[in-house]
Amino acid sequence: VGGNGSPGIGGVLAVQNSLIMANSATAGSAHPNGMGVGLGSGSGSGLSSCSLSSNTNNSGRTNFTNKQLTELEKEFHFNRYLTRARRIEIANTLQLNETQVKIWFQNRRMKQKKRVKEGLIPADILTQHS
Amino acid sequence: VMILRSRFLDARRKRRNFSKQASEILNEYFYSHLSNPYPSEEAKEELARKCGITVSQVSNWFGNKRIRYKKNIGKAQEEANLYAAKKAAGASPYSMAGPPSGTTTPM
DNA sequence: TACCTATGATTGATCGGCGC
DNA sequence: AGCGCCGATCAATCATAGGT
Repeated sequence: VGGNGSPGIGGVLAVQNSLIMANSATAGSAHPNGMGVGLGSGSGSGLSSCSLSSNTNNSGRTNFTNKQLTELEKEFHFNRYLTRARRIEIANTLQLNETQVKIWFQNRRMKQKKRVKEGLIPADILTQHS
Repeated sequence: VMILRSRFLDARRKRRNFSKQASEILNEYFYSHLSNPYPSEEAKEELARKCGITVSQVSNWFGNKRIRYKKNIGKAQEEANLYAAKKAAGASPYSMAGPPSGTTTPM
């Protein structure tokens, strides 16, 4: 994009990505509790777990698996905010970085807010009080 | 690809193109603010009213427009630029939230 | 009818700002 | 003095509408 050529947009619109992901894996610990995650969708259906670690796209965008999304969604309904401990636990369980889990929750909260604003709201989501 | 793309056949994306007039209004705003195509929340609300769509849809439209415009530049986009010249020059029924930079559009 | 393009929507991730 | 959150945006992709 041309260097200055596109004054307008170009200026502000240039973000580029840099991979920073990270490493916080820390894992380790075993976490008692098995949260487990029972997950209902069990159907595991095909996908299953890829043995590989993060399946990031060519552009750095991660493609979450159904299982990961289902778990995150379930956790979200339980609590819209995560504690550090819970975040670590989930990250390990789902094989995601803490940052990815954190970001997912942020995006999820924004998504819910948008829906509420638009008027379509399932109307419940416990722990939600005016 | 084999990988899931099943975002559940959600009822998502059952889109319908915006009316010709709505597109006209959005494009007018976009091209007449090319130097800073980022409408404020208030501007989005007004555009939404005039177009008969939601604020989110206005945001989606601008998001898509900016990216797609950028991906072209040098294409028929210049032609569309005629939008700004034409409308801006003549009466400007849809100008709002006056941007600081009024004159001169670089480019 | 099939193929292709235009376009609205979704979403993981980034950026700037704010509060603690 | 670094962290998480919010709000807006980006960038890629999905899925459909519209045109040939």
